[in-house]
Amino acid sequence: MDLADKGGIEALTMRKLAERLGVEPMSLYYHVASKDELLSGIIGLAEGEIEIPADDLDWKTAIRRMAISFHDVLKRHPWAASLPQAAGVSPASVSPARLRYMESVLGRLREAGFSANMTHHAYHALDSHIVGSTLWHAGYASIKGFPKDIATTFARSLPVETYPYLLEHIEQHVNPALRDGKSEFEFGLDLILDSLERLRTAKVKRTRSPRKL
Amino acid sequence: MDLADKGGIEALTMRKLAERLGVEPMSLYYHVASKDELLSGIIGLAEGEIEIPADDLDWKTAIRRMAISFHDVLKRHPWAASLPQAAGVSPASVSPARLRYMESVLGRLREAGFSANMTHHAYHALDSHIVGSTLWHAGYASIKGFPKDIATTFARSLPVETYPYLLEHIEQHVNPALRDGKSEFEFGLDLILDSLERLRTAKVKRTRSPRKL
DNA sequence: ACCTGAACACCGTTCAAGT
DNA sequence: ACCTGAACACCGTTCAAGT
Repeated sequence: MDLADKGGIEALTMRKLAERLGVEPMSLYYHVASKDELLSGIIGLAEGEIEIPADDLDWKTAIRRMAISFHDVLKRHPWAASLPQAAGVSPASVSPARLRYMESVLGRLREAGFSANMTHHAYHALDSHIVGSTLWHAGYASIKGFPKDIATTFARSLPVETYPYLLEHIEQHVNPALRDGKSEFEFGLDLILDSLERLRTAKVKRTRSPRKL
Repeated sequence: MDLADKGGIEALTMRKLAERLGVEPMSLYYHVASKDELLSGIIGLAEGEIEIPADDLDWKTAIRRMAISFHDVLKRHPWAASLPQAAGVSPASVSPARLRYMESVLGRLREAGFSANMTHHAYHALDSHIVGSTLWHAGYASIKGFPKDIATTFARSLPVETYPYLLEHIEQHVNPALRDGKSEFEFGLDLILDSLERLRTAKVKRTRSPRKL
């Protein structure tokens, strides 16, 4: 079921899926209520691939690993990043795998000493970064042809006087030697995690020695 | 042209658009090469609403405002956040308004003293946050019925022992009194901006007095 | 329990032809 | 210059009917 769309891209249609299964399109409706339900199903399968690390890691390492694993999953299955928005989103269609992931991230934050409020916001910041990064990555990767050639051609069409910084930015994409080792995803992730760590230590200090400062 | 889909949701179809314009569907192809081109067009219109602040603001305030304005635009026109992934993305279809926005953000960062490499990563971190947050927001807002009721019902269906932190998280959504004033979007944005500011001042200090430390 | 034929109400797009 | 009729190759989905 899942294999069907991994090969192809988002040309996953009820009729083609049925054909692949050697069956008539309407037969699928015996097993599944609607296409949305089917999509929720395969998204759940993908989310099952997210790695939840062992308990002995500190909060930052653990969350960093989960975020990277989630991002990797979404890179492997780009449709899983864009579909949730298109498909009918309802709480009931959220996969157990996703719930498990959420619970784990939230738990790490809470147990590291973050307040419920901070944890709430931290979770959403991480989630937005993962989804946003993946969508950008998927869009960039989906450009047909050789992206570098296209980017270069595009850059040449821009007036240098009006877009000097944008041209520099495109150059960074075309020539990876101009960037350091960290990926765009990990860089942004660390910006978020570092801010969280600062907020945490500031709070822990206050709590530990309330009179000393 | 734009008004057509603002009212309705993503039921924007060539045939319905034609009907609204009192014309036959095929007539549209005289004015536009494909549906993708039309979609790129209306996305550009939305992006034109992004506010670019005056030059006299410091980099952090300026970027913060642009990010919030961009996010507001995407909240007003949710389709503009999800479409770019679905529609055929090609450099040529990026609107002048978007280029102007990019140039402005990149310029603020560079002129604030960030290296080309740092600016590159900072831009993508901000962009991912804006897109990711908006998609989450749109998905959450699109849930039919009263989201709070649905969330509460959903929460009750979860076993408390296995998902204690997730339940707490849902509670935070249902009861806004449990959160502080800042929106999820602004909180995450400030995590990123604060990290950037730290990296910047660390570098400026190093540059200003290389021997003193 | 599992599948199908026939049908409905949609899509985007092409192309030769009309005014 | 601008619009249209007719047609093509698709969609998701329902429902009564078959084995």
